[in-house]
Amino acid sequence: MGKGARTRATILQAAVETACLAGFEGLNLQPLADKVGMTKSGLYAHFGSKEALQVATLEYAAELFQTRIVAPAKTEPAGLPRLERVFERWLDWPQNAGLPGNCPFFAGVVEFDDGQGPVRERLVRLFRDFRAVIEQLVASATRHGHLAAGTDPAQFAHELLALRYAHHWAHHFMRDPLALARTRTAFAKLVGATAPRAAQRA
Amino acid sequence: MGKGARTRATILQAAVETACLAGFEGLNLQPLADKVGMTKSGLYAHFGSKEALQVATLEYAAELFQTRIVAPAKTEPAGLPRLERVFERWLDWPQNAGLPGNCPFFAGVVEFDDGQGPVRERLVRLFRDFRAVIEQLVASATRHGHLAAGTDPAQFAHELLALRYAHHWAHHFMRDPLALARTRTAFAKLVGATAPRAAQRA
DNA sequence: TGCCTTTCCGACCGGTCGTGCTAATATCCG
DNA sequence: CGGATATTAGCACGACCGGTCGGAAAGGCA
Repeated sequence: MGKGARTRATILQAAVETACLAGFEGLNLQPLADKVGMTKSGLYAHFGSKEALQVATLEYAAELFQTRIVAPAKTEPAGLPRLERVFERWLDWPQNAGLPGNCPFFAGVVEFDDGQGPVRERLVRLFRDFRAVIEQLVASATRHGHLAAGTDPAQFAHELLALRYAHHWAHHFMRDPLALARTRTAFAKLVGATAPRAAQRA
Repeated sequence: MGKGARTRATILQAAVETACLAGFEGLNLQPLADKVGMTKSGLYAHFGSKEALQVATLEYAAELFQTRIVAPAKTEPAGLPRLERVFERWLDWPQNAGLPGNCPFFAGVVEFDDGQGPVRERLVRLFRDFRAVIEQLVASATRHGHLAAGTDPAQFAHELLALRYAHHWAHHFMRDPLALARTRTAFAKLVGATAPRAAQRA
């Protein structure tokens, strides 16, 4: 790995930490350069525009999410256990990936819900991919008989994301100590409501 | 109403529209002054600080939400119908209040989830008050026999907010045409899961 | 070693930010 | 009408923003 790639990695690590704390609009060049011990222009040369820096940071955050949150769940048995593991790690994923602050993707949703541009498009695609992962896990859990046959993976994913959002609101914003308990209760309800008859009797 | 109060109202109307489009950090003085046909300093004199402007805008948005979203539901019969009406109007409330863009409170959640300050505190209190309204509606619906006895209002409110959040994500950010249908399906599931036995058999 | 390329710094640009003043103007009351 | 007061304009400040440029320094390869 050449020198350029090494400092670029250093920058992106600092950038994703900043994004967790201040969002993608908060990825200002000067403070970021100070954080990695560089000049603003030196940092800028690696990306060419702030937008490119945002996209690169987004990409790097997605890699972190994949390797630190989704991939580790593959040690769990296929089906519902794997889905549960992903959800649990997802709830406080920045922390599980060694990052400070909150989920940068949620910040991006608010920052880029209007208008358009490459950052928004990339973020939409990331969410789409992740939703597809969830839907596959749901379909797998259904095939394993952990969820009722006929469960709609898309609907399930929609409601799962709802729970993750509400958790962010209750835990990080409202700072409600009961947030985690409420979220887990809701998750159990969601799974239980779509559980097959046999599992409900158990 | 004196001249001052009149222009102040004009400013706040423009401010809440801006907040729907750009959040509370996006409440910049110069563009806002241009929008109402004033000078930046002339506008500034009404509030004394940007933070005070943000708080005032928040307060005004809360009034709008109360009068345009919550209050109209009181024409519905008490209990579940009233709750359903609030939820429906809540889903696209800026539009129902004649505002452009998206829910400014959700933008505020992301902008003020870290740190502290008067704006954040005010927003937390607004959410707490609204959650209390939801809980009262749930309790009322339970008393009317529309929801199962023993329904936890706090848990119900948590899950209802989850649905509202997911709707924002799917509808405004992902721009998924199926968003509204998924949200309504989830709402029906939420109500149905806590419906009393008699209603379930019907 | 010598040389070319990558990498980085430092100074600087035009703009915009929030925030203070002063001065002029409009409004309201007696 | 006149004078006190509330309101707004004009102007400037320091700080920060993203972005540009030339040249110095270091890396990498022959």
